[in-house]
Amino acid sequence: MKAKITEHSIRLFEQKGFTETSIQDIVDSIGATKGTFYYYFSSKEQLLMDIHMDYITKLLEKQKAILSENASCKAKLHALVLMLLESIKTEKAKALIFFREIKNLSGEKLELILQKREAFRLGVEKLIREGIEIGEFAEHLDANLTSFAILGMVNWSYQWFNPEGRKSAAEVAELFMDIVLHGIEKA
Amino acid sequence: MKAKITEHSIRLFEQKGFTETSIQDIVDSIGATKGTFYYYFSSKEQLLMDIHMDYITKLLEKQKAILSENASCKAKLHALVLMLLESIKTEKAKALIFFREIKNLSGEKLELILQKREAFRLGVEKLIREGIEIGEFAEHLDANLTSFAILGMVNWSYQWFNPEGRKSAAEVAELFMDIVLHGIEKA
Amino acid sequence: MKAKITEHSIRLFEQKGFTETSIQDIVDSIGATKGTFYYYFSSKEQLLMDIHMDYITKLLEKQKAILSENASCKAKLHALVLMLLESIKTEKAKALIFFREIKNLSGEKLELILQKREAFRLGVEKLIREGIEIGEFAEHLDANLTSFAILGMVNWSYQWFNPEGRKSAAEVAELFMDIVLHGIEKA
Amino acid sequence: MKAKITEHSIRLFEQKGFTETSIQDIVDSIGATKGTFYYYFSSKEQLLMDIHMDYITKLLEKQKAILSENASCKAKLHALVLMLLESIKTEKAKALIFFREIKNLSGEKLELILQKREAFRLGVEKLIREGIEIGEFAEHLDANLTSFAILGMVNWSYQWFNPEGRKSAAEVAELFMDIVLHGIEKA
DNA sequence: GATGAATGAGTATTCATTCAT
DNA sequence: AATGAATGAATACTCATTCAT
Repeated sequence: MKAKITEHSIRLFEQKGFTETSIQDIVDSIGATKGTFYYYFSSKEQLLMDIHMDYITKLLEKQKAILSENASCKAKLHALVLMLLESIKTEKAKALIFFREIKNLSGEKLELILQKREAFRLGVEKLIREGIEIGEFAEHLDANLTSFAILGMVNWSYQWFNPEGRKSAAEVAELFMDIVLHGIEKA
Repeated sequence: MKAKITEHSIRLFEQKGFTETSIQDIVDSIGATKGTFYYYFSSKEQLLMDIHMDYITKLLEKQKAILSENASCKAKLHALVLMLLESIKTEKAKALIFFREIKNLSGEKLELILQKREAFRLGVEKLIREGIEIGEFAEHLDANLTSFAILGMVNWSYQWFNPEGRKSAAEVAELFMDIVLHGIEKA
Repeated sequence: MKAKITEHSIRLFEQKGFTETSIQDIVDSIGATKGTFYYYFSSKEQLLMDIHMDYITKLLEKQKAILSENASCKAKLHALVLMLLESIKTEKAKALIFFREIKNLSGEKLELILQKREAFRLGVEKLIREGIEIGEFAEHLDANLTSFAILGMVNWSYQWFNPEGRKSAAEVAELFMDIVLHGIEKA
Repeated sequence: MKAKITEHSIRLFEQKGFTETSIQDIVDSIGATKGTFYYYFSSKEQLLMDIHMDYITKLLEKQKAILSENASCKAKLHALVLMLLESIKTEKAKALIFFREIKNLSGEKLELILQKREAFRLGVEKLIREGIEIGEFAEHLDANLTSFAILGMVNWSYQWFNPEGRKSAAEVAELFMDIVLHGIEKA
């Protein structure tokens, strides 16, 4: 039941937005009552928190797996970008909620999610720093800023990337990595 | 008075979010009454629309000026990136509202803003296409996707870029352009 | 200008109802401003009062003229019924407002209109009483109740009578008078 | 609780009118809160609809019972008139709301009530037509118009009929039927 | 585990009216 | 004679949350 509520919430939040979706909407969509909702969740914000937590936790796990592989920094970065685009593809609704509805978290909950988000970014930053140190990436780069640049490029795609469209996630990742690695200027 | 309402609204929307800011909050902040608000704006959404319209219109004007300059595509792209970062710097609140609160527009209003957003992106795409044609940018590039990549990188910065921080807008633009033009891979 | 406001108000009150029509609606319809309205009318209720007053005053004048004719009671009653139906025909909007929007008057204004309405009814009652006395109408009739019966029959027609429809005002008056004078039972 | 809200609403609508009665007035009168109101009714209009529906449904049932009696058309017509006057007597407030506040219904709701009202009138029209066919009523009558005449006479009485007054419902019915059947002209 | 009734604080919006100019 | 800015009180309606059963 808890899982059912979560699933339906995600769909509704994606379509109408968090604030615009009432608890009544949620329970109506699964034929339950509000009482039931509050049996499983202490508040509406808690439900949103759960969704965020679930998403970022999985992302961090996948990141950890990728970073601990025995591969070049370049290859790891490519894997990360692809993983993020795949996430947007397979969990479009969750990704959208993760980026769009974070402002509806507050206090400790918000703090916790922001920490995990930052941890993810630091993972990228660390990868870039390593790449610079071992001579894979250019030495003049600002690792911090570069992580923001790459994550911006990738994260923004939740706004326009259509998994059913002209390009697959793998193709977009390929093209993004080409730009990130070699730039757009004619050699 | 209309300008005063708009200014205060922007500050409040930035801090608390559009939905979370009530008309009462707005008029309280300037010592007016709700009646006064509705004398100047037909609805809360109309106020948000005005803010969006103002922001995107100015952006389009600046883009137009840049694109009609007599300069290389590279220089124009740099100018565009810098202009966007400057916008985020000088009009941080408006930029944030522009990216974060668009979902609170609906119907024709939304349509109109989306059109203008797309027009801006098409300006970037066209510039890249031109650069490819005249041999400034690599010929294998997908102009469409590249425009999304660059705009993602830049737009995302409203989420983290702090104009009072370690790096100025010009410096960030410089670093972004370095990545965009040459990539991060060690030559 | 005063007449113009009144005319347009009548049309709007007829279509949307008194409460549902705002002063803004009224002044918009003639391209004036609210200030102008209050230059000519002390309140919205006063405007409604004027409309009522105008309507009932004309009705009373016409009634007076009919009652002072040199004719049989039967003929006078017929003339009265016809006059009322003609009023509904030529001044449909005013008639409708007169019957439907009276509840929006209050205090002295209401009192005054109710007095005039009652004066009109008493005119009918008096006519019936005379008719009974001089032997034109059945002696067992209750003049008071009969006046209510006849006025009900006629006044109610503002709810269904369509001057452009199958029957003209004169024809309806004819048929009503037939029922009123002879009843519907087969002789 | 739903019944309680309905009862109190009827009393308030009767006294102050539908538009002039706020939800706050209603819930204050029974010591409940607005939330409670909206737990039972989806809107203020829905409450009005319920009241209308209840009234007209009962009227139609009673009409059906009367029309299916084994009696003369004359007797049935008398029974109908009496029934309506009794309704106005015992459910004065509902009757008043039914006639006065119908304009506050709109869309499908209005349509439905108007249909039922028309069904009631058609019942009367049919009765008159039958009476004409079997020779109880004068053959030259227009059944349609006659139904409007009789219903006007009776319905209008909600405006003046006082059940505690000089005449009882039965007496008024008697006098109305005398006029309707035999007319007022001296034989 | 689940329900249904109740709450109360909050929200956008409307509008008749006033008044200085 | 007319305007336009401002008001403030009122209104229908929403919704997350509580709690006894």
